[in-house]
Amino acid sequence: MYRTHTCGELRSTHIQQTVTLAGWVQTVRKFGAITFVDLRDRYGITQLLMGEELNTLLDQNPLGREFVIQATGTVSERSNKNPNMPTGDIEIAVQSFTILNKSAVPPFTIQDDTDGGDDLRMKFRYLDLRRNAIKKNMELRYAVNRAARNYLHQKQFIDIETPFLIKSTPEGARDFVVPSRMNPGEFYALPQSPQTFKQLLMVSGYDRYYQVVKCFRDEDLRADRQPEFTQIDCEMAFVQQDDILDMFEGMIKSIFKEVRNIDYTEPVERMSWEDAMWTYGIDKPDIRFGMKLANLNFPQHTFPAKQSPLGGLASASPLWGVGGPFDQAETVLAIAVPGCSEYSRKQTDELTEWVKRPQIGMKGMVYIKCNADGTYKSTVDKFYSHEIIKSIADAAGAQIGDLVLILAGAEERTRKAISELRLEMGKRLGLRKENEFKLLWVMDFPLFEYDEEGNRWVARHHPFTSPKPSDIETMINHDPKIENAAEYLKHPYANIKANAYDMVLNGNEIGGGSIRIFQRDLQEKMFAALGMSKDEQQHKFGFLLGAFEYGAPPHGGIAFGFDRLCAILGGSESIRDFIAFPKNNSGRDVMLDAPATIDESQLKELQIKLNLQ
RNA sequence: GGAUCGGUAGUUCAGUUGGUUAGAAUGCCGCCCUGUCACGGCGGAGGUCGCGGGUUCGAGUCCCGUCCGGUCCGCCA
Repeated sequence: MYRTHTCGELRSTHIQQTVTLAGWVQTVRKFGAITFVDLRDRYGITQLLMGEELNTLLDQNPLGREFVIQATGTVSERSNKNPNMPTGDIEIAVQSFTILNKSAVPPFTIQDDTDGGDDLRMKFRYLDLRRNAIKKNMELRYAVNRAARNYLHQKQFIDIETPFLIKSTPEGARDFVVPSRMNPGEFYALPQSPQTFKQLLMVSGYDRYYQVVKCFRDEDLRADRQPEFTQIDCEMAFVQQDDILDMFEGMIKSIFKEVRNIDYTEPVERMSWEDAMWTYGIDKPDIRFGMKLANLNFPQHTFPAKQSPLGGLASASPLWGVGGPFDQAETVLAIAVPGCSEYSRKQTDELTEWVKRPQIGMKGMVYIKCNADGTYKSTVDKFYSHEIIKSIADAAGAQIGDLVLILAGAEERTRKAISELRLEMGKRLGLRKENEFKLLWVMDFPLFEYDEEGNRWVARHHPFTSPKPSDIETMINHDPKIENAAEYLKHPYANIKANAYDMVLNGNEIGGGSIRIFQRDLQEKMFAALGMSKDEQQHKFGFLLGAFEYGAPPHGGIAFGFDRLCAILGGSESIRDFIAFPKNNSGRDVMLDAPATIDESQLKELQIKLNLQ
């Protein structure tokens, strides 16, 4: 036996016991004739006291950082206690120690505040994982996993594994492909999600399924996007949308409780996609703070009824025709930033530069200061009367002391920009509190999106999502063909809403799902709307269409982005520190140096010839 | 596919208008120190300034290319 206790458990109640500890040398502090060694393992740090009698042994076996040692001694009360560490009341008066393994000097310090940069930490990830900060993330990840499983198990869900080697269906994200040696010239694809399998399981009668499962998408990475990532994938039969929303806000609340001890008792707000777009300019709003958008395309103050929030505004605005920055602007949007009317010229200039960055891409920014004396000071004073300036401020809901920020330009870009600006101002004003968690369901997404390149409809969620019952008629009765690409919004399909829902946490999409199509004829209609011929449908999804003929129950489900959920609960922007061995920005594992070339013999076996450009 | 920021000691970074021998902190090595816990003190070693080319009397610094890394746009049903 290498150890009797861990480095995190000994307290003053253990004093006088003889113990053996094993772990890594965190630091060595030589102090004259005595030497202090901090010994670390997964559970904590315990101080070892090496007295004078061990000096010969120490001279013969000098200790360095990250050496693995075993030490036996007596638990003793410290003369100088350290209240900053859990084991700070005691130390081990060492009688003997053994070096189990030496260590090279690590390239960065194994501390909470490491001196190592990201690149180096990834290359030596096995050392990085020793750090408390990363270890805590791994533990949090396991806690989230456990909480989800406990909840789902309690609700009669069963975990069924689905295959990783499946068939490529180039709809949506790019597939990772795997060559088949036994079937030369043929390839498996790795699943982007177990979508069709879980639907087949519903057909098979496993009416509550879940899986904490790896998914693979061959697309470019981001701080919160990895090519392989984990989902909590769930599906239920005999349910309607409300059943699913109730079930899974229950799950998230249960995770909050287990992982962060948060009692999230209030019901989760449910907002239509249109409302989200109108009010916040984005389909995943952070509702921890207000600062709602005002549309300044007079005289409506809002978009015309029935028009899609992304559709722009056709009619001319009274803000036009004065030579000002709003002339010919498709959209003019404003937010009222509370309490910022005293911003200096330097501060407003800095904000203007902020929106002009290429990532935001605006040409400029207009502001109105709502001064304490009731007057207004704006960048467009020379273009508009006091009354118009006031009505703009009023439309934005500005109070005295607020700063109204206005962006104008093309519909989609402006909307995205003001939404980013809103988040930025919320962040600067401390309104996005780290320890506040606010959930939101966004529902009633459009079923279709228009793909300009292909001049066709694509499924916004995925092709198995059912339309709202009231829209099924529209879908069946209209030809999906788009005659005039510029006016695709006028096509009836543009208004068809889906039985789909996203769960949003503090401005992050953490989960999304839908009620699925479960009748063969509607599924065929859907495939046809996406431009798939009968043959293609049969070739790609014949198995699913076939299954729908044998008693498919109504069903629906949801999938949560597990890595992202962990990152948010851990208070981090990046998911990489919540994945033990993540890929870098270019999809590389810098520790393994993967991907890599393979041997000529392997290629030959697969009958694959490279044709590198 | 595109934009942008970065690459200087083991590590994290500084390096002025292009000008003598490229610095700091930390880590590492040696010596001293019996209560440290970010120990302290003294001393020392450590650099192809990512790589290639160009401009110049002279390049860490300017220009071009390239590689690597970060962030973002496109993309991510």
